Parts: sequence; C-alpha cells; structure tokens
Amino acid sequence: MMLSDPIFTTLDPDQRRAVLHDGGPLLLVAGAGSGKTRAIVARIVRLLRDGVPARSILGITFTNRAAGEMRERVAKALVPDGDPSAGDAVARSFPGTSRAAHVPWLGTFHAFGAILLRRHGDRIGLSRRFVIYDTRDQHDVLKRILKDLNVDEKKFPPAKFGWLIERAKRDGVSVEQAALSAGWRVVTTAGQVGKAYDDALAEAGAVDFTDLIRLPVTLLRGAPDVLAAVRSEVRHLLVDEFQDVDGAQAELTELLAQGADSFCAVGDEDQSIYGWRGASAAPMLSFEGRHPGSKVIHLSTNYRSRAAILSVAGALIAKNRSRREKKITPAREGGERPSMSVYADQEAEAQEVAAAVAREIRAGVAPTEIAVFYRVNAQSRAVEDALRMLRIPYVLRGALSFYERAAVRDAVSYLKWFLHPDDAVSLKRLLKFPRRGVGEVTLEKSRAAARREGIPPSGALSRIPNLAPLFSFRALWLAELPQMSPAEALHALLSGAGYLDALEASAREPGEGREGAGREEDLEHVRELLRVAEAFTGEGEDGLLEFLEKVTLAAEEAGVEESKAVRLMTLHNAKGLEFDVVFLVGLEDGLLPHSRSVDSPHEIEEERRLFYVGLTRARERVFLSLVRRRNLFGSYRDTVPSRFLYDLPASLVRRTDGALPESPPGRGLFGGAGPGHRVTVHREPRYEEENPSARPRKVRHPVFGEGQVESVQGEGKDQKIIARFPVYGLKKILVRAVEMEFLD
DNA sequence: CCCCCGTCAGCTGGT
DNA sequence: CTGACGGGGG
Repeated sequence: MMLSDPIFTTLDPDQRRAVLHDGGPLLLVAGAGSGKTRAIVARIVRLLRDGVPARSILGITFTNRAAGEMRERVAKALVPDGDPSAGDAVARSFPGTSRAAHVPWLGTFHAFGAILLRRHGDRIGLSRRFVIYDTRDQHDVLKRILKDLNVDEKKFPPAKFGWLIERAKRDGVSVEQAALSAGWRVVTTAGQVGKAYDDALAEAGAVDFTDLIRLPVTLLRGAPDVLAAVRSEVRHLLVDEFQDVDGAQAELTELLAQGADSFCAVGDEDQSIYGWRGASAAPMLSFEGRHPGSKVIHLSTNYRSRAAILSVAGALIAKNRSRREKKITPAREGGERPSMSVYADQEAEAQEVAAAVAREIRAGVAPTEIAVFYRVNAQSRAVEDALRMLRIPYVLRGALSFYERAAVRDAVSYLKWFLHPDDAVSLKRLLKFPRRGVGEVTLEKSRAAARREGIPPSGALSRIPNLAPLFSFRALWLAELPQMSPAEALHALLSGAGYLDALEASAREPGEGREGAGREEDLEHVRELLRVAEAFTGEGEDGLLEFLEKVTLAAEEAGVEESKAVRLMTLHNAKGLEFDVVFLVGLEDGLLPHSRSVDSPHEIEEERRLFYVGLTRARERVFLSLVRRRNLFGSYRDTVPSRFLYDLPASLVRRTDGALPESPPGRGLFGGAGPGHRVTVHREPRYEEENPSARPRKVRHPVFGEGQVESVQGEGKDQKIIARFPVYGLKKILVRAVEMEFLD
C-alpha cells in the first residue's frame, strides 16, 4: 500500500479508517466540513491503487457539479505532477464515451439511471432513443391531459398531479394509492390522470426524471440476467449525500450494493434538506439494521469553520429533536462571532450586504469566496440590484439555469423532436417559433387520426402539408447524421430547419425595442449552446444522445464560471459548498422557516437544518440579517423575525445594528441568558390582567429590543401583549412563543 | 390560426 | 409587480 502519498498522509485517523475499510458495508457519518470529499476521493484512489479496475467503481453523487469536482480530484491524485490541465481534461470528458479509462464513473442517480435505460431499456419496451421530459415538459403533458379529462385546472393545477405522480413512482405505489395516502379526495381522477400520463409518455417515447430511477429498479428486479450483468460491472459502490436519497434511489442503491464487493454510503442526517421531494434519512439511520456486519465511522472534526461559527451552528441544530446527538470538534479555533443585523426593508438589507461585500473584497477576500444565501429565488433580485449598483460582479447559481432559458429550450426541442418525432411536447414547442401555421387544433386532429388508424403520431403528422418541409429536411439530416459531430449535427439542424435564420432576422428587426433586444439575447444563448456542443466528441446519434442527456440533466450554468464573481444562491443550492464569507439574508418567519412549512414540526426541523447548512458553509465570517418590512406582490408587509434566531445564544452572536437598543453583555439577546448574569425569563406572564398595576410597563424582546407595553389580550396560551418598540413601532406578541424579559 | 390585450392569480426548494 | 390564460378581432 502506497500510504506515503500525500492524499493518504494528510488524513486524520477516522478518515484513514474509512479509506482503508474493506469488506462489509460502510456507513460514513460525515458532519459538515469534516473532510468528507477528501475521504471519498482517497478511498477511490486507494481502491485503484489496490488494483481495482476503474470501470468497476461506481460513485453516485447528488449533483453533476459534485461529481465533476470529485472526478477532478481523483484525476489530480492519480496524475499529481502532470499537466494541470490534464486533470481538467479528464474531468471534462464525462459523460463522453471517450472518458479516460483510469477514472471511475462518477455521476448522479439520474445520469446513472439514464445509462442503464439506454443500454437495457429495450427489455421493458423503451426505445433506445427515449427523450427525457423535465418538469416543464411534464407540466405541458399534464395540462393537455387535464383539459381532455375536463379537470378544473384552477383547483388541480398540473404541478399538483406531477407531484403526486412522482411521489407514486418514488414510493413504488399506484397513483391512486399515492392520492389516498396524501389525503386527496379525487382518487379516481388522479388514477385516470396517472394512466393518461403514462400513455402520453409511452406514446412520445419519453421518460420523466423519476422514471430514470424507478424504471431501472423495475428492470433490475424483473430481468435477472441484466441484474447479473450490471453487478458484474459494478463491484465497488459509493453513494454520497445518503441522507437525501428517496425511496426509489434507496432501492436502486440496495440492488447494486447487494452484489458489490464494497459499499460505502456517506451522509449527515443534519444536512437532510430534501424531504419535500421524497428524500429521507431513514435508509441512513437504519443502515446498521439492514446491513448485518456493517461498520459505522464518524467523521467529527470540522476543518472548515472557525469555532465561533461552529458553536452557533451547533446550538442551532441541537434544537432539533429527530437527530442523533453528536460531537463536532472544531479544528480551527477562534474566529469572529456571526453578526446579526436588522434592516428596514430588503432594499436596505441588500445595500448593506453589497457594501459589506465590497469591504470584504477591499480587505483582500476573493470575490469567489463570498456567497449570499437566501431561502427563495425571488430574494435574489434586491441583492442583484445592489451589487450591480456597486459594480460588483456576481453569478446566480441554480435559479433559472442556462438550459431552462426559453431559446435554449426551443433549440433543444428541435433536437429532441428530430431524434424522436413522436415527442408531442417538443413538437408543440418548436412550432411556436418560427411560425409554421400549425397550431393546437391541427395537432389534435392529427393525434386523433393516428389513434384511429393505429399508427404512431408522427405517421399522421407527416401528412400535414405545412409540416412537409420539416419532415423532408429531417430525412436529409438523419442521412447525414452518422458522419456529424454533435455540434455539426445541431448546427445543421437549427439552420436547416430555419430556426437560426428566423432568430437572426428577428434579432435584427429594429423598432420593437424589447422584442428586438430579447431576441438578441436569445441568439446569444443559442450560440452558447452550440459552443457547449463543441465539447462533445462522439459521432452520429450516440454523441448527440449523450449531449442531449447532459443538457437535460444538467441544472448547472453552462459556460465558464466567472472567476471574479460573488456567488448568489438558495440555501438548497449551498449544500456541499464552502466560502470564506457567508451572508444569510431574510431570516424571517415565513421565509426561514418558510410559511408552507410552519404547520409541521417535521418540516420546521428540515428548515432548521437548512439554516444549519447555510451556517456551516462559512470558513471565516457569517453575516445574518433580516428586514422589518418585506415587499410581497407589490405591497409591504410587516415581518416577524425567524423563530430560529431565538435558538442562537446571545453571547455567541454579535449585534451590529446601531438603530436598535444594544443588549447588555451576557443578556439574552436571543432568549438565552449569558453566564454571570441572572436574568429572569418568563414563558408565562407573571401578572393578571385584572390587576393592571401589577403588569410590567416594559418588556425586552429578543429582536425588537425594549418596548413599552400598551395592553394585554387573551389569557393563558393565547395571551398576547401589545407593545411599542423604538424602531419597529407597535407589535402584537404571542407571549408563549417568545422568550421575553419582563421589566418594570 | 395568430396576435393583441385585458384580467387574474401568484413565490418554496431541484434532478 | 410579473407571467399565464382566455376572449375577441384580424
């Protein structure tokens, strides 16, 4: 064993045990910042050094980005002194067939599922050319179905049915069952919609995201020879972010793990933040029970965050009840306490954040090491405006990704339809631009005719006169396809079909201002898509399918990541990343926790984990903030501070907002009493309203500061006090919900 | 069939 | 305030 390699010598004892563990299944419980990726990479390298062929190692990650990062690090470890770009080249080659043979396959569940289905999908009646429908495509399909079935779209929007269908697939139950367990009243209708949806996808030769997991499970269960073939290939399995697998992903993992020489699952239940899409930490928590002879190793040293940050994060997450108590030791002592600021509205907040970002940059922090996190995408706007004002470059992660842009989707729909002319959703999209005089009515007639005659939809479509040019060009294009690279094929297709010309003409068109400018941008996006295609090397249909898959499954921004830009993203997007400086904005009830989560203790805990994830991304500094009024749908609404702020011990947080009364040292700024001070904190008021002279005239609210009590309403559990605060004005406060100090 | 315009509802989160 | 949808005229 070549343990002299720096990749092994720099490991701590726990990481080393995880890297060297052989034999039974291994659960690696890796807290935030504990060097998880380093351990996984070292484990892969260790396997390779032991002589395991790269192709027999399968590493599943949560995002394509995480896979890319890991691939790069593995490549670098294997060729440490090589051309620095060599690692990049290897990293970029995925998922090309040309990928370097010495780096294992690393990718998402969805990408892996797609590969299995391309290879063996014919066994369950799936065309090799199947297209992948994303959420938008799915909603388009459902919209048509709901119309056909006369379901009121207002009461039952397509998204709801999409959610239900996906849930059914994840849990491996019928749509009716899913509807029942979700408490729906329209169970029969749900079943009909589910059936129609399946038919529509089958007719279009399409699969949705969840199919990419569920169908492989069905396939491997039903075809022992395929299962054996896959198992003979996948000898070593690693699954990252195991706390966030959904039911179908857990089943797929089991199927692979049972036949493997080694299986290593890595996760941290405190970072499980995808419960809303069916993820559950249950497979992780029951790991030992389900895998006799398995081993559990904890990585409990945090190498990332300063102790001052970690103690706040630790105090926060300790409030969650459904978790295993664990000890996390900071490797980096000291540091600044996270700061907490209150601003008038989100514009003020954004301006102060932008100003602070500017200060950090002036002080020498790299812009790429600064991130702003928020709960919902809509919050990015104010921050963007403020950063633009100060001319600070920024990049958004995740929001509306490159591949979701209208023009890119248009171009991709051409590609999808040319490869699969039965794909109704793509056809409908591409017919929007340029106009070809074929609309919904004509399509519906054609569809009906195809059903009547029992021919594929495309058979009837080809008889539509206005589509004839498209079909004849498609025949030409298909004949040329085997000789063309993905980029050539895409370009030939878009220009031959008249799309590029129409787009250019429309971009040149003067006068319309907004229209013209928009098209200009569209053209740029399509050119960028063509550039992305350049990176794909395969020839003919295979290369193109690979490109298409990448485009459909990649949520990431295409093109170069700006190397000098501040990062803006949602808390969900922040998972797995780290930054020197982190800003966490909009810490208000309704946003964090989100209003749609507040009714369920379970979901509130998930929101708390989201906050925890945000805090633990920071290495050096954290800035927390909230606003007093928030603009929603055009009007301002008063806010309530996030209930999670009351979980943070006052002594650990630095209050920076001068406009509010400064809290005395050690006093309970956020509800907790510091050492050395005796502060009476009441959950119940210590007075009766019948005796007004006994009631306190002043209260100290954890966030609003000191205020004058004006009146008291209700009794017992529902008792509220109405008090006036210096900055916030009049506030009604539910006594049992807030730890307040009552002063006289 | 297409385009324009008025009305109305809407903002979790992501592969 | 923004985007989606439906109705009516071209």
